[in-house]
Amino acid sequence: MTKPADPESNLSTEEKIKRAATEVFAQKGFAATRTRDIAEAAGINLALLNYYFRSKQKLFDGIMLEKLQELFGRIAPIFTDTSTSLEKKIETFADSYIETLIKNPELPLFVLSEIRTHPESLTQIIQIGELFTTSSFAQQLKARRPEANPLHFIMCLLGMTVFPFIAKPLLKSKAAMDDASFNILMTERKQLIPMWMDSILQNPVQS
Amino acid sequence: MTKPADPESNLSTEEKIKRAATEVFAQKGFAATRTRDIAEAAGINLALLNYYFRSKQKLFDGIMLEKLQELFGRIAPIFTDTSTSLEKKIETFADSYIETLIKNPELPLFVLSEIRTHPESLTQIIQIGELFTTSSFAQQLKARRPEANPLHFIMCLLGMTVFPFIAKPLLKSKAAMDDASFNILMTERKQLIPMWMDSILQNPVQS
DNA sequence: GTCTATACAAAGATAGAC
DNA sequence: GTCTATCTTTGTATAGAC
Repeated sequence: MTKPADPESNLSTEEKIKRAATEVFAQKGFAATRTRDIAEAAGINLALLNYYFRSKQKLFDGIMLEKLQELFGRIAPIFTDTSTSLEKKIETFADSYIETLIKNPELPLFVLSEIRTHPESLTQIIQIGELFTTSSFAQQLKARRPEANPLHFIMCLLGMTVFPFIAKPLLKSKAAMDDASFNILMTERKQLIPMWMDSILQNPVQS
Repeated sequence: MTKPADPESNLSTEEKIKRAATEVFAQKGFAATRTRDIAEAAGINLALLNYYFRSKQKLFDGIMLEKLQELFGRIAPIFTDTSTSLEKKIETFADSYIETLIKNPELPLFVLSEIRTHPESLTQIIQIGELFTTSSFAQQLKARRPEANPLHFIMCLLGMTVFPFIAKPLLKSKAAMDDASFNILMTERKQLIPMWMDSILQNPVQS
């Protein structure tokens, strides 16, 4: 009685706005979303949105920060862990990251799109650069294949893992792919990508 | 005298508007660009923009179609060519596509971003689905590795090739990467990607 | 074809009552 | 805290002179 069943109604107004905004922003991008739409989706008045968050920009910034953390927060601990092998890192990454992306398939394209048009969104966020250049993962790659820039292999791993999710709108509309079969394919990749990375990282036969 | 040296001044007004629009749209996306900005960038009056193109939307549609053709028109002939081997296709693709992307690095993220928020942009364009499922390339992949969905390998190839360009804003801002060294890396990948794809496509040792 | 001036609509933000 | 009503700005599009 005091706690109604409807989970939405329990949320604070601030939280309701934030959730509605997250959804609308993800769907239309920052520029195309109207604060009025957010207010409507949240079931509240437009004025209230400006009461809680000072402006559309401030509301967006908060959400963007959360998304960035969802997207990169998961990579960092895996890549910097000095106690795991190269192979183990790749395996853990593929498994856990694909799992995350299946649950949030629109995340990468949303974040990258907004970074493109507002590079300052990145100012907030952490040391991503380190992951690419000085992390334990980068060092192990350099040790394994000293002749090549470790970035090459990182781009392979990320590309093979993330790209399908970025291209998903294309697949859905042009290859008649539905969510279920897409997810099956992605799940298969949890095993496939580590195998493929192994092949790639194999030192070529001495010639 | 009759042909001034400045290449810009030679262009028709229509063409000047189109070029300016291409640039501004690519930078800010459809929703965030103002027709006034385009007019200013083109060095003409706002009214003139509406004289040549009936609306912002129509102007955008024309540009988007061009971009889609730039992006996919190059893949189609390579993937559908029945006279070339699997290896040759991969080699040709990597070489020619990376070349294109170095000249238009913002192309993939721009197109994919706009597709995300306006899936109807794709309605115009050709049979991309075929490339993924029934093209000569897909058939050759299926013949080589019958146990796996050919899409897996296509996603690998596209991911390894295109993803770095999509992630470029990130690399520039977070890995302190400038255009010159980025392009060097990409050029290296023209040779590396075919090698890697060969490794991936190698049938695993019988176990 | 090109301009100036302006109409018209939409969107972000605020004032003030309750 | 929440609403209604309104201000201000910005953006698309058009009218009409040259």
